[in-house]
Amino acid sequence: MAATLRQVAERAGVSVRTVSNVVNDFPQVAPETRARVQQALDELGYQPNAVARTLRNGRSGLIALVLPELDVPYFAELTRAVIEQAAEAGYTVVVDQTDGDPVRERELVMRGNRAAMFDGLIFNPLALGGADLRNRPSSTPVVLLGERVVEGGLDHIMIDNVGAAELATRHLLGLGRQRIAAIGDQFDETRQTGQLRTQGYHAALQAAGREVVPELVRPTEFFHRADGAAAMADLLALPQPPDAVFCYNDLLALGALRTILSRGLRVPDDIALVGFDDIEDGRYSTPSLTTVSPDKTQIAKNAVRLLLNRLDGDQSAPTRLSADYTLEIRESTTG
Amino acid sequence: MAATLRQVAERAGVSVRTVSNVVNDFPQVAPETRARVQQALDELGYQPNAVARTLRNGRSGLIALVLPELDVPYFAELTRAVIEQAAEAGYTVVVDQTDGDPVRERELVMRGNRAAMFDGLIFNPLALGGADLRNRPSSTPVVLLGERVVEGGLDHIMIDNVGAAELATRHLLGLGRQRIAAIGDQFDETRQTGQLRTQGYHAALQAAGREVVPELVRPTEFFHRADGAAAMADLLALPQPPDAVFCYNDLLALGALRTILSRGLRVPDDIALVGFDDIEDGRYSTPSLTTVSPDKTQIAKNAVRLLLNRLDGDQSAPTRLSADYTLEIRESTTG
DNA sequence: CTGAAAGCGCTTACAG
DNA sequence: CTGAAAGCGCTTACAG
Repeated sequence: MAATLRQVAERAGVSVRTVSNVVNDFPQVAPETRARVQQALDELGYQPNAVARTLRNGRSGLIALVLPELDVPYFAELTRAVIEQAAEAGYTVVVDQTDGDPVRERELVMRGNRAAMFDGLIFNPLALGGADLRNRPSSTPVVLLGERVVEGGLDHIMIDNVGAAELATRHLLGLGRQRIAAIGDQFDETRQTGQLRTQGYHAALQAAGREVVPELVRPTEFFHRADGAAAMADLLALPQPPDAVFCYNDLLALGALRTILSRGLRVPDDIALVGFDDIEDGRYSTPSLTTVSPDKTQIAKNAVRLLLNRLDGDQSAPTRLSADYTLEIRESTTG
Repeated sequence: MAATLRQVAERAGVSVRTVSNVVNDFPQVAPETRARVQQALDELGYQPNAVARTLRNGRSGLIALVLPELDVPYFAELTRAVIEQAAEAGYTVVVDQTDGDPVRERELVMRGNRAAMFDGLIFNPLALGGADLRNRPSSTPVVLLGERVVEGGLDHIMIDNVGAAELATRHLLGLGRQRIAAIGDQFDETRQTGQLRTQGYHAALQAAGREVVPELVRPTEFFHRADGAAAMADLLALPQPPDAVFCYNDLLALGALRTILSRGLRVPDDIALVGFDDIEDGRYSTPSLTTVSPDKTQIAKNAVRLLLNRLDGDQSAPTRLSADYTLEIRESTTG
């Protein structure tokens, strides 16, 4: 077990060069030599040492996917797509979770290729911004995901949050809803998503000649079910509760849904609900969730493609791509 | 950027040995030397090469978590727990997903430490069995998760599926339900979970003097929401539909719930529902889901502890641990 | 306290 | 077609 090339070479009575040739299936090996080497290989159960190979070749075949939270379904579903795309190109994806902790983000991303053993990184930052990223000491290629970083000088895949939020809000307006609330606003500079979606929400209301009612826009710390449930409870406690809510992700919407139904109210009859992300949960809730559906496969495909280009030495200017999205209309707005 | 120890040494006018001493914070370095080296380090933006270190030290500080499906919430939640436990011990977890594909499982697990760069593996197999695992060519420590492998000669953490299923079924019996169905039976040898839970279901019925009605036990290919929804539709099409269903995981239960509610039936009034796994989704569904809750933190803690022991050279006989579980009683059985 | 050197296991230009 | 040797970047026993 754990034999080295050298040990195999000694056993077969050849040089390591020849063993290496056999292991790597190079053609220029005499048949009898090959057979002899192969036998030694089998007898010793030789397995090449990936670390030594990586040191020598400068490539590990590993790319890292660094995400805030793996147990948020959107990220879990995106991860699946990235793993599939990378596998097609012969790369293995390793995933790591930062919880948006700046220390962990920095640790995983800033130290770069010499500190870690990854050929490249696909990174969805929460805490780290453009300034941090621009003076990264490392030269490992990085592709950014998400809206956190506006100007990092790196390849970047995002979605048009303003436009998508506008679309969602317009859908609710089109249903004739009068008091449309929003759940998921954020002020923190490190959480751009909420702000951008609020912009879109405002834009849609204004385009329809509606006033923005400040108390209908509820901030949340996170985008989890519990936050949505709590924010919805606040909305229901208002003198004039909303008749529709745009939640900035599906988890918030599922939390809000739970609160609404537990009060005996009906969706969409009393309150219509729109989410964002199109996670599987929302397709099986009752009612199923109308939601903005970003094309996750496209995001994964582009992230991997951009990264592999960089690994192949592409020196062109950083690309910024906007992913496609659609509005999936389901029962939570149409009954 | 990407300076080597040697380049730093040249710049500082010392040997690599001394630079290494400074980088690794060894005490026996003269203050002026240290300052000079530190300056060179800073000027060149030195970052140690993790691959070279690993080759030299024989340790990467990486452990791999190999799971069937990352976008199954139970695994996503378990992953979070493993990452947290490993981080406490200074290890970084990298996660990979096999989809239960024997080829991928073999690739990731069988080739072992010389093929990959991980110090150890935590592995939840679906396809690979004890026979495969016993003659692994590699000596990388592995801790197994799940019920697939009964005898692999490796450390193993599982839960008492029969007992847990019995507990769930007994709960439904205790509610006075007369026709208790089960969703998630499996015949495939590589999918033990379903079989074991069916055993527990049978045991509980028999202990209560009830007959097992074969058509009430529905097999499913996977444990996804769609499978649960379809199986439930079949159950509702029976001449005598069930008044309770034990689903072998929460995803199946959520799928079943969707089907039940979409027919205008009520849970638990018409049909009571129990799941398994205690994923967050089930706490926010309406009704919330009664479920068997395995102690995921304990599983993660034990898995990491066992693995680290092996990394520290522990040669004792393989351990088998049963994780704790409880029945979380919620609205889907109590209204 | 510091240097010169070996070696982790591999790949590959250079000879022959 | 095959061998002897250098080198990827690091750590560390051995000297001094």
